[in-house]
Amino acid sequence: MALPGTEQVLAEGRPLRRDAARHREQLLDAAAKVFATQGLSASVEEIARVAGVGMGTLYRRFPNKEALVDELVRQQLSDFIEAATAAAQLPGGVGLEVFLWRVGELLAARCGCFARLWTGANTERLVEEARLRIHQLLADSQRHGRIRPDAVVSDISLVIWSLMGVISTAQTAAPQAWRRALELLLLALRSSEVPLLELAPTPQEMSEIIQQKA
Amino acid sequence: MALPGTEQVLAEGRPLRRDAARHREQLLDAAAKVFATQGLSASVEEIARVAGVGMGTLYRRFPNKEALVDELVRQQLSDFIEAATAAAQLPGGVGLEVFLWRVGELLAARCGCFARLWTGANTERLVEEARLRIHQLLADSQRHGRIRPDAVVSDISLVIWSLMGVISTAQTAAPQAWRRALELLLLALRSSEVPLLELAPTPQEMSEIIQQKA
DNA sequence: CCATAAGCGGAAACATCACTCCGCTTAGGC
DNA sequence: GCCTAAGCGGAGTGATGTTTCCGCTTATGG
Repeated sequence: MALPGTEQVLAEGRPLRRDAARHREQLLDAAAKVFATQGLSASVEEIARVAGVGMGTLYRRFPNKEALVDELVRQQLSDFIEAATAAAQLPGGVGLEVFLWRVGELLAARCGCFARLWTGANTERLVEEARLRIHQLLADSQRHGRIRPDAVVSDISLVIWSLMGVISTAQTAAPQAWRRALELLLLALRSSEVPLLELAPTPQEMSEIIQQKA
Repeated sequence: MALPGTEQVLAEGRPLRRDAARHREQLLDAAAKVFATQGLSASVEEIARVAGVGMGTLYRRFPNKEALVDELVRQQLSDFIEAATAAAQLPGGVGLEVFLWRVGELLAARCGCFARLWTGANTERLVEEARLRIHQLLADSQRHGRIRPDAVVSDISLVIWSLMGVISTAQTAAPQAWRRALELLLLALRSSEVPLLELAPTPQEMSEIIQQKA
């Protein structure tokens, strides 16, 4: 018999028992909710309680708290990529703008894991793919003259980080605030009469941001 | 004789002994540095170590960890007010813009306490005064035609929250990133050709944000 | 100088979590 | 239906961090 505890990933091999799979989803949902309201320092006991399962169940599905957070982060990054893919289908170069509005909604809906969004484990591939998709969206929108030609991919990161700042401060009391902030930021990204003087983060800096661990 | 422990605030009555006052400053400096690098969850022991004092000293000067954070928050809010006051002297309606550049620098220099900036204890007066000063700066800049007439005070809050988001994500790897973000945001606040459609946070929402406790 | 209250350090007490362990329960193949 | 591996709950354990306590030290007014 294999050592207990080594087979708990559902990735390789046999599927989870039906109830176990359901509990896994309940735990992820509960974690998203609890982290969103109490921050990442919320206790795992609270998460298990909200999910309606015991601690043993939580730790059978996820090796530790960090892995639970990482999974939420991967979900959110996947959502971003999906949104970017859908937006890329739109004509007229509006894809980037539509994408950013969707990103705002996704961030607002799952605002618990901001601190780990760029630095979770095993997210390098996802972040890289997101970057690539954003690059394409940006190029398309610039080709159509909707976004200023001197905007670069890391400017879009700045927009997303800005939204994170607004959402993490204001979300509970002013859930619409990020929309106004995004409207302002898009206005700036469109108007190309005034040249930008400050330097955007370089690719080197961006990769350092992604690699930095908590 | 008074109960021990009731007199430790320096507010009412006798001044602190010279060495005690110095230790208090050392503790605040150490706390700012440690929180900036390790976040608010850094241990009190680490702060005492960096300050070069024992735990007893820390707890004689501050009733608990939270009070230490609150004092740092009050310092930063005071810095904002001071910056606003200085900027208000400038001619030509440039005060608001100068103020925001200064706010960026202040935020970047003391980036440890963002989570508590608006919600620390006993900060209501300071936040209210800051709001008032910003209101005056905004009105002045609008009178001179430098800022779009439909901008409101809570838009400036949005700018500050956005900077906080950029700084807390990128500060270590890309310490200049917030400048580019501010440049974009100011661009949007200046260009008044396109009207803003989304609603800025209302005064009610703003006061809820300030009142929400961790 | 001396007296003394204020201040100090750091060990111990206490609280909070993350994580483990184990006896009991149950889904699901036969 | 029955068997059994997979799953479950939740008390227990250890690590980490905050706060208190107390015997020793020192600034400072007279």
